[in-house]
Amino acid sequence: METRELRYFVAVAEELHFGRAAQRLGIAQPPLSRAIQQLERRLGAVLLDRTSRTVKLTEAGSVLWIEGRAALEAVDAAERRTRRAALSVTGRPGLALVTKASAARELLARLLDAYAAEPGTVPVEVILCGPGEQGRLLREGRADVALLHRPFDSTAGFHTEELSTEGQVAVLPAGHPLTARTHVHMADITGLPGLPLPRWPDPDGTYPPGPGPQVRDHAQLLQLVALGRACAVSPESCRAQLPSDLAAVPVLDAPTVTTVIAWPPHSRSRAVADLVRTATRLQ
Amino acid sequence: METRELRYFVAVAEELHFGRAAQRLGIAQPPLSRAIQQLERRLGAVLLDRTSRTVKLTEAGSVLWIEGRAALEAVDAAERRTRRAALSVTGRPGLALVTKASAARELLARLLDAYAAEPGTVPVEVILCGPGEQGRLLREGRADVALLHRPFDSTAGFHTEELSTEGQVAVLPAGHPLTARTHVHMADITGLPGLPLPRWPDPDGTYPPGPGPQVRDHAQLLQLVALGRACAVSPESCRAQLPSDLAAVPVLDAPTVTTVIAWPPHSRSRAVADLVRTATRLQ
DNA sequence: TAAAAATACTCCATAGGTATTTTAT
DNA sequence: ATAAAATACCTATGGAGTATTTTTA
Repeated sequence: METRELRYFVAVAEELHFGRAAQRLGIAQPPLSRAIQQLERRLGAVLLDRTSRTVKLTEAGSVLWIEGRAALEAVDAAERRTRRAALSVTGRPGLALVTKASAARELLARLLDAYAAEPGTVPVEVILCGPGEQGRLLREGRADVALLHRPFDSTAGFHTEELSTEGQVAVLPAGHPLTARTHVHMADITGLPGLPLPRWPDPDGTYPPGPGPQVRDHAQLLQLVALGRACAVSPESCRAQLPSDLAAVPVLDAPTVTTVIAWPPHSRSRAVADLVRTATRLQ
Repeated sequence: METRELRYFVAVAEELHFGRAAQRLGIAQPPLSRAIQQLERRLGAVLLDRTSRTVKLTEAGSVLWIEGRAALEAVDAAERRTRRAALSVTGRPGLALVTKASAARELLARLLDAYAAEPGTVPVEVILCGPGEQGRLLREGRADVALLHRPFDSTAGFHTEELSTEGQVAVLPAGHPLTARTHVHMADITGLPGLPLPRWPDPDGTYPPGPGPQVRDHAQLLQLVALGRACAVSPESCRAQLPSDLAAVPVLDAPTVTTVIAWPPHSRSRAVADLVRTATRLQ
């Protein structure tokens, strides 16, 4: 199976329309029809049930859609990582680490210092992304290692090592009655009048229904809390970055957050191995 | 990047010789040289340092070798799973489960029964393999789920759920003095005169150096123990399958063995999800 | 000087385009 | 009646072969 055939099939599987898929691929419809027919012949499998009016996936087609997308991702990742590796010869970054923009700041600083102090290290490029995007960037080959936060981020098909665990705190506007408490429970903050918990996007980018405001990142979240429109539950390490108009109170029964370092399981890179070893020895 | 180009490059990366690689690929040497040149041009990266006498991988080339192999594996897996799915329409097995031939026998039986009793299930094909091969078969798309045993098997880039944990027992010839004991420690059985622990192959198929006999599977292992040539440490569930000329004694300080069910992280199959749910609810 | 990669050239398989037909709603 | 996939036919890119040259240990 050629990459081109897979790309063609995935386009049709997603559009369920040969004309639109062809347009998206930048080719004419007839060659696309022929390519799919040929793919079906070579696989010995009907992938699409089509009439002149409708196109839908067969069981086998669904399998090839899911599996093919993953395979194409792997091919693209290989290409990207190779391109990046080629730059490193000329002195450019040798390792890309991706992490959520507003998390693990102190841990990351210590990690980078400790790694740089090791012998035989390469420059580390730090990529900051929005919440929940680390896995995608790692899968796409845009990064070589990631810092993830369980249970928020999925550790999907990666190798991981635990780095630290921490409790969570409620983030509230300074002066809110609850800030006088030494600690609270989840029940104290769910359903506070006028201070709903915000909604984070699902992996597909849509928001679950509910009363809270929609947020995309930590800055938005803090902004909303400062404006008195929401309260939040965040890992306690965020306290170091809290502006003076916000206050934090430990939430005793909130799930603990574990920071893990993750990398693709087939990685054989010396640099990744060194960085992971340094990370696990930090504490 | 096309699959064909990747296969060509991987062949050269492994042979480090254009002529032999071309032979292995079933093409002539000149088109292979040209294909690699074109790949390098398109990637903007030198992949191989070559003189007329030697070929060796550059940094970028090593990256593309590792990543490209993984990508090709994903493409082949997609093809295999699609082919298998196509058969299922005509009533053939809908789900392939792979497990070590001589492990988790009782657990597997209960799992298959429980799953078959669920509504809306598909036939399950059970594939039995040698120790340590489950991961490869799962990655290659020859199976959809696997039973693995930590810490022996790597859970490499899979999603997993723990199913059970058990201690280990020393397997000895019946009548051996130690079989009179109610329990032993590792120190009691390492270095028994004439009864060394056998050596298992590494993932690459080679054996580590050492005094014990080489074994490839559980049957060989039991045979050697029965012959008085080795002793073994195995998960205690193996007791149910012990012939009468062998005896087992719990080893208190041997690492516990965890049986996990594993599946590819991108799997969206209803059947896999059902089977995993059934498995986690077994106990 | 000899083994091995690169180049020169030729050929043809096939990807892709345009025009048209078939089909199911 | 019409939207949409399939077919017919044509073109040309580029992948693969053979013969030869270049290179360096």
